[in-house]
Amino acid sequence: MTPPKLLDENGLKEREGKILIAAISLIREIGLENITMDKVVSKVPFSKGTVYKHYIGKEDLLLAVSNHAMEVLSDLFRRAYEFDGCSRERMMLLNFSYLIYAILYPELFQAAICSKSRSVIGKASEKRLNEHEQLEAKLLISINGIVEAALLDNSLTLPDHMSIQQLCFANWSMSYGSITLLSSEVESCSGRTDLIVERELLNHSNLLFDGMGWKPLSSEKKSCMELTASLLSVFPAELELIEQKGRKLNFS
Amino acid sequence: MTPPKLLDENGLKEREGKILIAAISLIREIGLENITMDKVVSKVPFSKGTVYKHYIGKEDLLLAVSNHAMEVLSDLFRRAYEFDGCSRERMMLLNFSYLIYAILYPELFQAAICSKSRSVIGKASEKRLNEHEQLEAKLLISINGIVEAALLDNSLTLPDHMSIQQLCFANWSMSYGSITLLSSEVESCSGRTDLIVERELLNHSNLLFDGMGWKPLSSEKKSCMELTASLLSVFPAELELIEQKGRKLNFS
DNA sequence: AATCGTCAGTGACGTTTCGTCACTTTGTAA
DNA sequence: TTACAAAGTGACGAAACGTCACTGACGATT
Repeated sequence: MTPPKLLDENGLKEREGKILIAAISLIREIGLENITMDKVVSKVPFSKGTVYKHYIGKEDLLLAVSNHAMEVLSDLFRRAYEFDGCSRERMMLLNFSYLIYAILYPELFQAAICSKSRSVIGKASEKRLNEHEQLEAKLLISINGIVEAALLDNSLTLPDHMSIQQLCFANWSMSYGSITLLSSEVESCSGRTDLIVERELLNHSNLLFDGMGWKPLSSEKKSCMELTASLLSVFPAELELIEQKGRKLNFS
Repeated sequence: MTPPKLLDENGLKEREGKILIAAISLIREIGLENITMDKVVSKVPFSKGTVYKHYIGKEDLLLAVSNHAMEVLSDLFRRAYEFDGCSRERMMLLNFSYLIYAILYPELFQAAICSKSRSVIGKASEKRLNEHEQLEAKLLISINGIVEAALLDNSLTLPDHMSIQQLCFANWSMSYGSITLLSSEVESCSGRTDLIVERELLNHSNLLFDGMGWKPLSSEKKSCMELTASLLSVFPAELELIEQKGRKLNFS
């Protein structure tokens, strides 16, 4: 009574990945708003039924893209975390790695944003949702690590009635807000032309860090040149790619 | 050669409003993710063709909902702006009015969030997009007003290399990030159970204001009780409604 | 080697939603 | 009363979704 196993785990994973990659490049080509399952299916050497074996629907696939985005991001975060510098500088670097990701992979960033909505979360598979939670935790590891280091060397003291988690979240939501609002502005042609996302992210980070009393305070040290240098040392390839896109980070 | 005018401007506006209201209550009933134009049409005493006369598509209607949301919000902002207190307190109040709106009108808040995506912006009508820009400006009036008052009475000095607009935006994006991330968490059951949106919004605001050097610094003055009081005085009806929803603002 | 059973893969099909347009109704002017 | 233009209607075709009855490939059994 041995059930014949015709499918190996690896092959399945690989195919799932292929579909994912196809979906991502399709988003890049025609935009997230124009994605349909039929188009994804026709981009891939499998049939509709097979695609639906892996992803229970359009939203499930979208969440998978978002999860992939978080994997990419968590790698950037890790590299910021591992940077050899003072803790405040490392956190700044981490925030900028978030920006780098948003600029370099707009299709992933967009998918990640959209995936936060009920319309997607509500229709995704359990499996995908679990993955999502795991990845969220993975992202927090780097952020947490930097804050803990800061507490250890006394460059930072926990503000009254705030936990480490709350502090991490403050930083996260600040970055999220700045980058999300400004990256959507970049595309549209609103009146806010004089807000440059990298400059504002720098400002907001500094304001927040100063508010936390995270030393060295920005009054004690100009961090702009330093940031440029550390970015170059940790993300040389990424900055190169950004320049190839005709974009240059510019804090003036 | 006088073209017979059968439709008066007012009647049109009124009908457009009726469709909008129907759409909003439909979102509240069945959720944004389940909205279809057919359902909206059947909720309304007009035909499909007529609905499409007013809104060129689903996304256009959604942006209209978002615009309506901004009108509601701008009224709350105005009331915070008009509060008789110190500037920092007023800005805090404004941030909390944003939260009140998110809690009280989740369907509007959700629509507003979704409307930021390309999928919606890209398919909306020119008219609606213009409206949107106008309303954005209207929101900024209150924020700007508070900051300018703070600069005038010297409770705030512009940080190096930051304009009024940048300062306003810092506050806006911080609030946006905190509320958006946490309100989406409220629905889902992620691990972050010990983040309470009102408490974090208070924390983040205080950190940011302190970072700006906006007096009185939170070290000089505990603002929690005061905030409760001013909220009650400016938004009594809204707080009442929130309690009726079984929710109570709680900063501990 | 022949037969059987199981399961992955397929794509045609029924369903839902969208947005349009040919036609009807309504109201004003001649 | 007639003529005519604007406003309103809803049936319809297109597009997208997701399913399911079928196919065929492969291992097990005889």
